[in-house]
Amino acid sequence: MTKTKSQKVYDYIEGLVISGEKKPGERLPSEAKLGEILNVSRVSVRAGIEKLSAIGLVTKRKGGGTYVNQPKNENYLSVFTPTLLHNTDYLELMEVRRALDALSVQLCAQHVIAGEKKRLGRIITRMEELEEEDDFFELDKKFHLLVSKYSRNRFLHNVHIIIWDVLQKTLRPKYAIVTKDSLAENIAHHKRIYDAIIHRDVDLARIYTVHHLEKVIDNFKCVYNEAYRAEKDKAQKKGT
Amino acid sequence: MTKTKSQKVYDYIEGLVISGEKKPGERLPSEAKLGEILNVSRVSVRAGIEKLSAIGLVTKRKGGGTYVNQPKNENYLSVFTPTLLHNTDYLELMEVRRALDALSVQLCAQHVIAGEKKRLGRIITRMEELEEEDDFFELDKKFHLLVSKYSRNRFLHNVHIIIWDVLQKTLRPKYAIVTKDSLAENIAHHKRIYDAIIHRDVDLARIYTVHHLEKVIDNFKCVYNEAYRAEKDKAQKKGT
DNA sequence: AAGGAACAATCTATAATACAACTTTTCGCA
DNA sequence: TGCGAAAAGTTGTATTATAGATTGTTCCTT
Repeated sequence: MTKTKSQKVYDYIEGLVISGEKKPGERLPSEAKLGEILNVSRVSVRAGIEKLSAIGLVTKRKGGGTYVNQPKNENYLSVFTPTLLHNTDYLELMEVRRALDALSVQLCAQHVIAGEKKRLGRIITRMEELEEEDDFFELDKKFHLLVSKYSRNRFLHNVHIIIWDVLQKTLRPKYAIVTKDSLAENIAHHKRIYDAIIHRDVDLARIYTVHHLEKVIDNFKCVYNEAYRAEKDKAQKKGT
Repeated sequence: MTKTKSQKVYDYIEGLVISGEKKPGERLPSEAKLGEILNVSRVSVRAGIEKLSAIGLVTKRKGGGTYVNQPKNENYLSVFTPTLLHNTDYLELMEVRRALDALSVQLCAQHVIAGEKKRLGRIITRMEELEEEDDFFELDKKFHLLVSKYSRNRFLHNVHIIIWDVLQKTLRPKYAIVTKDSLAENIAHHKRIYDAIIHRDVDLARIYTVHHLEKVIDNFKCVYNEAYRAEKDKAQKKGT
């Protein structure tokens, strides 16, 4: 038997959710009943449910039952522990970002409505009136996540949330250094991306975004050149 | 007591890893010993470890013990799959795929080496000699995941793994219907993408890939047109 | 002495049972 | 009808037992 019984339980419940048979907020059968259904002991049922609970698909209430979770990002972002983020390569991440931001800004420019334009505008204003170390990272993050949200593509937005979460936990300490000399230029980039979105100029928005990210990547390469090479060599050697 | 015993176990082990007391690759104390240390039963120990295993911090080996995982992306990114399952629309997913496959095929064409070309070639051959329902989905998946792997961008590859996991779990049953009439064309697409990769023609590989995915999307829209519209309307209304 | 095969110890996987703690439902009483 | 207490249902934990897998050791063969 290649599949453990707890995995059988895991797959079964996951299947219930995927198929829509059990929707967010609904209660699952009790552990005893699941055991009968799948012909396994309660121990195995609990093991499977424990996993699903760990990744945030279900919530257990002592004495109350087990419920399918609402699909909220907070539910699963919590599983990120700092220890798990060592191995992420910044340049690989940014390469993916370049592709995905290009897409999201296009979709955003197509679908954005008046209220959303305003909200983006407020962020740009705050960027331009930035005081001292007024947490440019937060504004940067907020701007790009809003753009991806306004793309109306939920999957795209979720991936962006993951990316920024990883960025926040890996890059944050170094962020000030990376953006130090190019902050003004960086803000100007956001400004013209914003303008292109406002005017629904899809192509221009994409071009400016790709250019923006390439500048950020270049800048990072300059600052972290030696450190990066050393890291990359090590990873390369390890991978073979 | 607000904290369950299994949570106590969870926190204890997480603490061991974060503090560096237990490093990646090392074995944890056995379940029985952990029970003694924390003064809880083995059931509670197992529940806690089960969770840690679900989020990819540790790996259990039956008969062998429990080990701290290497901190790799693929270990924890899979956590997102269930959540992405919830509110993911096929067309949204494919929109993202179009962007990411374009990137991965470019990188693949740049970096691919002889042995990898061969492996891709074997898949193409199997596609062309396809017998009956010889699981085209598996070949399709394998081809694209290899391309993303050969892109040498681990993060990109990980996101692709998630995407295909979601596709497998949501689209698989309908896959035969979607590809029925266009199977030959679909295979031809893969063939010419493969040829472009072989000749390291980065631009052509990208163009063919984007074209391929747009065809797939179009085809899906035709087949599932009515069903899709209904779903979309419902989601729209729900979202407001 | 080196290599390998059998054996013992260790450990996780699963099961069955029991009880505690908590929640939800039901039902009787005012 | 409304309220509260009992009852039923459900998860959390503990105990005990067995099966199955891995690891480590011993001892035999060459």
